[in-house]
Amino acid sequence: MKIGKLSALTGFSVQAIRYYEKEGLIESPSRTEGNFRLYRPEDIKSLQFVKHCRNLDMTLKEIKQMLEIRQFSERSCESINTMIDSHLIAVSKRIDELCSLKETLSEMQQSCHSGSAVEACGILKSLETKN
Amino acid sequence: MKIGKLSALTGFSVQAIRYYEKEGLIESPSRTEGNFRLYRPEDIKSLQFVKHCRNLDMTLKEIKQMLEIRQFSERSCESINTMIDSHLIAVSKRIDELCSLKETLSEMQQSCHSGSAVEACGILKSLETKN
DNA sequence: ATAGACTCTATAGTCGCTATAGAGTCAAGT
DNA sequence: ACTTGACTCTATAGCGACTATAGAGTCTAT
Repeated sequence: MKIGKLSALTGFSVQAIRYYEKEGLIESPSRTEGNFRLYRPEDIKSLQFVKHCRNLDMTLKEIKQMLEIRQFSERSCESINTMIDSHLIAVSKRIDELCSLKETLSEMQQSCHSGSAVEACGILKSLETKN
Repeated sequence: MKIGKLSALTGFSVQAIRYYEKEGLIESPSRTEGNFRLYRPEDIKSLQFVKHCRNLDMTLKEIKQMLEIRQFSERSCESINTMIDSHLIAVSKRIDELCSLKETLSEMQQSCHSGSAVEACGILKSLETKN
């Protein structure tokens, strides 16, 4: 199949697929006589692996590492475990940050009674001073 | 004062301050004979406003809008309210996303018993199939 | 023969900066 | 007067994960 179909089947844009190839996340496929990329059905699975990792907010670098580890099936998967662990920590940290952000925004929202002039706007006031 | 001092006082890097100037978030300051940027004490406040907004994860575009709205003090602050509202919604949405992510990652973590071979790794298995 | 749907490569843009190169400015010390 | 070192200047490239565009070529259907 050509890249357009693979794109439709995986949900990645055509350019994204080419980008993954360039970055070494997926193999360079064979080409037709006219130089079009020609994919095999297995390539759908490769991209789905990438998709699942992206859904977990992993960077392309992390994904590439995972793929490399997967190659050496005799090795222990401890390194994968470690990666997931640190990823989990990062996600948790980001959640905490966003939660306190949310709180601040909510408070600000309550300090502004829509319709008042900018001069009296509680939101602007709170942005001008330390919070 | 020169840019280095402003940087130290506000916590922004020198390059970041120059970048904000280029993007129109802060005014272009006057210059010394030797072409060095010369800031007034008020400029600290301008940057602190920007800092508070950045702490709320606002984009530079949003901040610029806020600053423009603030100029016209006779206008209602309804537009600011709207901005904060939609920002709050975006933050909440991101929190939800990250929370379900966290859950998935935790589950994956439990499916992998460190020490096992890659072939049997529960994490890799779950990444290969739909989850 | 041609239209249009697709593909190719290469390049620029996004955001919010950081890092670097290469040059100039300025104050203090010798 | 001269040098050192700390600072500043502009301009440019890089990050990450793509998207968008230009300009050219390929393939299929009519």
